[in-house]
Amino acid sequence: MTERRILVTSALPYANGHIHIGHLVEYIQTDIWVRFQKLRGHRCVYMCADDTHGTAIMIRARREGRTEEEVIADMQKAHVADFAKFDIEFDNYGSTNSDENRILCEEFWQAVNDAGLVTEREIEQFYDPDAETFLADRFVKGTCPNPKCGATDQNGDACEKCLMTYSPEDLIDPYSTLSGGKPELRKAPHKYIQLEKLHGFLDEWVGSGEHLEPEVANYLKGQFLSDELRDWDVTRPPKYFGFEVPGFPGHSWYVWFDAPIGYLASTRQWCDRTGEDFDQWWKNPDTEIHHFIGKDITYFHTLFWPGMLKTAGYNLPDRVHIHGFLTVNGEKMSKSKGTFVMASTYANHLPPEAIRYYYASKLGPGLDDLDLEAAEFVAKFNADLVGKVVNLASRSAKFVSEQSLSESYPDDGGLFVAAAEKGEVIAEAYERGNYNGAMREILLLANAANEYIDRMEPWVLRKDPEKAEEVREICTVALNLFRQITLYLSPVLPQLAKQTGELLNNPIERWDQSQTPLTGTPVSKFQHLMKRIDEKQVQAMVEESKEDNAADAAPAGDSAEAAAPAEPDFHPADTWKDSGAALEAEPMSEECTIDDFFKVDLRVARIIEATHVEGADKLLGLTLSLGGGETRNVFAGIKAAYEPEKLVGRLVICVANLKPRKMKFGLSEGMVCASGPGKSEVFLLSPDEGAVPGQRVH
RNA sequence: GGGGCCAUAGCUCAAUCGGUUAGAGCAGCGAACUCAUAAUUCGUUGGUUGGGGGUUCAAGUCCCUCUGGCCCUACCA
Repeated sequence: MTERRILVTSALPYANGHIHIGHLVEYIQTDIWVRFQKLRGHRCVYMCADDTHGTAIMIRARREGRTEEEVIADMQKAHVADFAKFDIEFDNYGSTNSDENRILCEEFWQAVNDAGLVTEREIEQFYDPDAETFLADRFVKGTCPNPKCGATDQNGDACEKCLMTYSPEDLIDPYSTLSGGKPELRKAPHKYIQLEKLHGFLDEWVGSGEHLEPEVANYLKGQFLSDELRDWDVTRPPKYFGFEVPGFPGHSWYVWFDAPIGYLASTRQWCDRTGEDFDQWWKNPDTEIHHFIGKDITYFHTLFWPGMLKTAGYNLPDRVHIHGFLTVNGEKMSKSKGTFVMASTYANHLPPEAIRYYYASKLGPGLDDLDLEAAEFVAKFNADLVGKVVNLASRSAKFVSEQSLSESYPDDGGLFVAAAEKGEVIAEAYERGNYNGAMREILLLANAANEYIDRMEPWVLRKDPEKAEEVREICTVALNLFRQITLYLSPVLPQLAKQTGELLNNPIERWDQSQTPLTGTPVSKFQHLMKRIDEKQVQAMVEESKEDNAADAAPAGDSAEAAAPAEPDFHPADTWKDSGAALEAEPMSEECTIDDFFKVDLRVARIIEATHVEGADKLLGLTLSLGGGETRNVFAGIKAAYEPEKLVGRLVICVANLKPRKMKFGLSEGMVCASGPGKSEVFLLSPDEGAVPGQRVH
């Protein structure tokens, strides 16, 4: 195998927020790939950095009364600490707000200017005089200009109510979300990169079939390359937290200009620290560049970024690995449901191995979204890793504990050799990002190993002192198969690999160790390698996330405001602003399917008789007609709220197929639908004019 | 409005270039075992591959169409 030189990056996390479990999909995915390449003996480095520039950071710093530098320094510390908790190991973790990055930005800028790609235009945009900054569309809100709509608090680009699109300048009574003040229109010059001039190159790069999954290439061809590429606005007028553009005083590069250059800047930092040659990594065609990103930033990494690299004379990405989003229980992560889980919150409750393995077992090469489901998460970890893999050591190591493995590898019926041969299939799956396939293959090996132990029954042989050597041989096989499996899993589970190395007194360092059995080494005293997890831990994590998010929801930085109860967030069209008390008193049930709903047969019914029930405090006896002579006798707990005589003749909604229930006063054959907390506060449902008894409610 | 992707067992996913009877795991059911963290092993139930049409000797796979879902865009990129 020839040694490859590979430089890998993950997208740079933004310095305005903490790492959450959605981010982790990407960093874990990348870390696994990097560990895999290193294990294979390739020269591979993993570069990342914090993305620090932009309006959001500037505003936050002001709000907190600190400098931007203080804000981003704190956040970087937090990010680095979070990643470490999950065994995500960077070769260098830098910052886009570094000298290295500024120098490289200037170099790229020179290159795009020299190539004649830069043009300048003046544009008119809203400006917030209080915040002293221009406002991107998302920082302007106002009243929808559609005369038929007029919804308030709409975003600068489109109305959520009537779906009309417009420019921020069209809004009636616009206001800045930064200061709340009224913005004014101002003109400012912007520099643009004419990407269209690189159209031919990009067609070729995207179309080559080597750098992108076909579905991504199709998307780019359909969405962008089929048309003229628009100029890219890469500078921002003051004030903006970023690097000043040479020859353009006061103006900064847009955050998306300097962010990807941060990949190089981080590499530069690493080279300066380690004495590596920067050009060997970024200007050597033999070096492979691999970017891992989420599908939301595809555009930047597949059109703009290759264009920049090409123009500046650097290596182009060999592959852009694009993943989907994380959903939790099939939905977007939700703060109110507690499924928006910060990495640090996760780490308070659950082991990093669990989420590393879970993501690995779900990730494929494509950009499908990945769903995290509590029960499946717990089951996979316990069943696959504890039950199948770790169990191999657990059921064999103690028989040879503090002895050593056999001096020569015994006959195992070809198991070790078969698993060694599987190594290439597994490696190929890792290489392609098909971790899900790799995990499946590895688990099959664990299955075979468990079968072997079952078949050999060392616990039976052990009772016969004369068969001690045989037991030792069986355990030598079992532990070798176990070691082989943990080696294959080691990119995903570095801790387990390390523990296995300690158990067998031979560290796992190279992939090819999977090809040769280990013999003669001492076996350490066995100790638990992994602890089972419980769904309760997941629930506790969700609860803590709810609390975190409730705390976050209060305005930060001002303790007086923070103490006040949070304002409910009403829909713009909601002029009634009803209290949330009822919903809070009786929270929403879990989701049901349409089939679940159809089990309940709701019908319009007419009350044809209503009587007091002798001896009942709360009940009225109702006779309901479904029409055509079909009737139901129903006892309803509505006596405190309704007088029987006033009910006769009116239409209600009843559950017509409810299993009849025997009561003290007779048989109740259904129920009538009503809302309210009870007692006198009961409100019967009735259909609108025109409904007739017997109609089903859909 | 324009564009991309997806739909396979109750759930999560496989199925090479179009090629035998569409396979695993989990869950379910039935056994065995008792070394192991209530772990393991064996057997078994479960499918009109979202609907319809077409191409082909052959379609989960290719083409058309409908339905449902996700995402990107909508004259910012």
